[in-house]
Amino acid sequence: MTTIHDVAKRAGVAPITVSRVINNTGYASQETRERVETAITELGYIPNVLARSLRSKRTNTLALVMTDITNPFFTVIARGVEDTASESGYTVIYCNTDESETGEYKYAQILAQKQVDGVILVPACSNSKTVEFFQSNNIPVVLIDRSIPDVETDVVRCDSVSGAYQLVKLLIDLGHTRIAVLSGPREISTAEDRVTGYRLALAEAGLAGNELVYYGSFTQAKGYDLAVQVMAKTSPPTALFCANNFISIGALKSLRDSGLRVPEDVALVGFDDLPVNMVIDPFFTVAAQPAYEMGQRGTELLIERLTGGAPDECQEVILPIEIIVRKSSGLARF
Amino acid sequence: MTTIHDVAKRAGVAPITVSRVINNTGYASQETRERVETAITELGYIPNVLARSLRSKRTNTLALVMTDITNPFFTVIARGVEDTASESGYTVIYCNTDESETGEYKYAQILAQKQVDGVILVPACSNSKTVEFFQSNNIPVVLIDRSIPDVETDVVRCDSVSGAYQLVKLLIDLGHTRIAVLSGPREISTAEDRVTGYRLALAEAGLAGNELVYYGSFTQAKGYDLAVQVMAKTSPPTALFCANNFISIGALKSLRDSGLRVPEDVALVGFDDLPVNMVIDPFFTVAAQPAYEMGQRGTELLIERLTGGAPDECQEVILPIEIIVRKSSGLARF
DNA sequence: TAATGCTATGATATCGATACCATGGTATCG
DNA sequence: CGATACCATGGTATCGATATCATAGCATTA
Repeated sequence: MTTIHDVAKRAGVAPITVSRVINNTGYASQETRERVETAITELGYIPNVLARSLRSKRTNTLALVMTDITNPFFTVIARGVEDTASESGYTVIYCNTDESETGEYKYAQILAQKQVDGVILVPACSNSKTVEFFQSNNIPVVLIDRSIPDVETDVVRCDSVSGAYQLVKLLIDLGHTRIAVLSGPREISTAEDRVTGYRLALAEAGLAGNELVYYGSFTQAKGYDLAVQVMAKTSPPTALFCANNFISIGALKSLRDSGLRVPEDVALVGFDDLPVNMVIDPFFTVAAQPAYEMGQRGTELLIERLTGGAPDECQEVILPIEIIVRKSSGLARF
Repeated sequence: MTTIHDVAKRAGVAPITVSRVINNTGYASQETRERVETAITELGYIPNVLARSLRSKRTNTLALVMTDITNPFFTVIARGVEDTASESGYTVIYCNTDESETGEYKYAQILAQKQVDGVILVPACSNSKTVEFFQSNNIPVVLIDRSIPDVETDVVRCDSVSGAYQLVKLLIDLGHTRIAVLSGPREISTAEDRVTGYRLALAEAGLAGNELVYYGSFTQAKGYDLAVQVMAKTSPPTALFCANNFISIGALKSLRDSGLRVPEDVALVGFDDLPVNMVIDPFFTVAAQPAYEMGQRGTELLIERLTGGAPDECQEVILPIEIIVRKSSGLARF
């Protein structure tokens, strides 16, 4: 492998001068600059960023720790992160925790070892252990999508309470009075916030007595299960509110498998839209979160903090949710 | 930051001994081992893998260079790569080229600088520049999904010719005689192979004179365009074969927008299935490639090569394609 | 004209770990 | 009992770059 010394020798200068030319730091005459540059191309020299980072204490690497990149919501977030990071010269390491707390902590160790400059985290639990670990190792963290109680970090998320409220209000306005919510794990902020929004809407309509709250996980299988459970009740709901895209799909499949039509027999609304280029004819009435923008803003915030451009106190960015009404919510009853 | 020296001092041993304990190399008495380990936990010591890699010349990092992780086909490949890599202690850097040759080459530079141990590459073009760059820097490359002519590397892919042949034969058996193929960029192996398979099937059925071949790109927008073009012909085809999932979706939308029903008016088959948990009711008749397994096998091959377990000559792994018949191909005509 | 500042370059130490070589003790064996 | 092998540990050099400090020439300025 050719090193900075080889280049220096060939150009007849000291290694540090080559370093100056490469990084455009300090002074270098036009003539040396050219000599160094031709030496670099002649030798096909490629700087070793390990060595550089070891000395400079910066790796120009960020990590995105999320639950599962296979979920299109996170895939799109990942592109937002990647594009923004790459623009500023950072590369990104992706980690899938699969909603596992221990998996998350394991990755935290690896990322600290790799000396990543900062982390964008979709927490797998409400536990602050991972965040505290990063912070105790001086690695800035930006939370994205979900928040954690009692922790000082920047956060980029949507207003799940309001999104849920709007979706459920829409169902109520259509005449539904028995509405169930199929949510994610109890300790995840978004799962709880969406239930809170649901409760708000019911309470406002004087339907607080009709609450049907189911917690589970953000998977298709669980959505299927929960839908089976709730529809087995003696007086089943006429509408379901699903807390994410996978739950929606699972619930829909379950309803269809039971011979129920959506929206004629049961109306359905949910969180998270599917990307346009992946769906033939959009069917779900959803609260769509701006996933790409979430990744983008989160990364911007993180980079600002790394480059000292951020204010001391932590910021919480709340991006707007768009309610998109489609077929699955159906028409007014009565 | 605490270093191996701090640990050594606290444990009353030399740094190298700490290194031995951490890496489980060489000898260390039970007693020192314990002293070192308590020192490590007491200090919260985390090894700096930059320094380690600088010395040991191994980063335990792989790169997956693909076109766009937003395409579920690649998302799933990415999970296959990630899971397999992570099992063997490797982490993965993902890069999106967006089918751009220069983007690909730019990433190659960065990855070489980062001293990745190996690269899994979905080439953006038929040009071998990127592969040769990696090889000249002693970075092993495994091609995945697509191959490149005149290059010596391991390859993991599916038999696109056969998959395409089977799909088109299926259409012919249903009675179609005017079938168009909407493919990707001319220089991409999979785009060409799928056209080849299409031609084979037509020729076999004595329909060689009816060829309708369209090259474009693997995007929904292009699929839409090409479908518009081909259906505008004076005697338009009665069936379309789309060379990937996005083209299929674009074509379907275009047909619907023109008031054509699928499969009643036009039958449709395509490459690449969409993940089950993302689709409400699967509609497309497809040639499904085992994306997860492709990522997995590619990564295994690469790791074998890195650890010296691979034979000298390059391997080409061809995984089976599954033809899944659904509604979009319709019933027999006549 | 001496002081000051800027340009251009280099020497040396260092980042945090491991490779390599060396040392000494103890157990084993012919 | 001496040779050999293995166990346990340490010293030093080194990976490839940059931080820091130093040096020297020349132009500018009071």
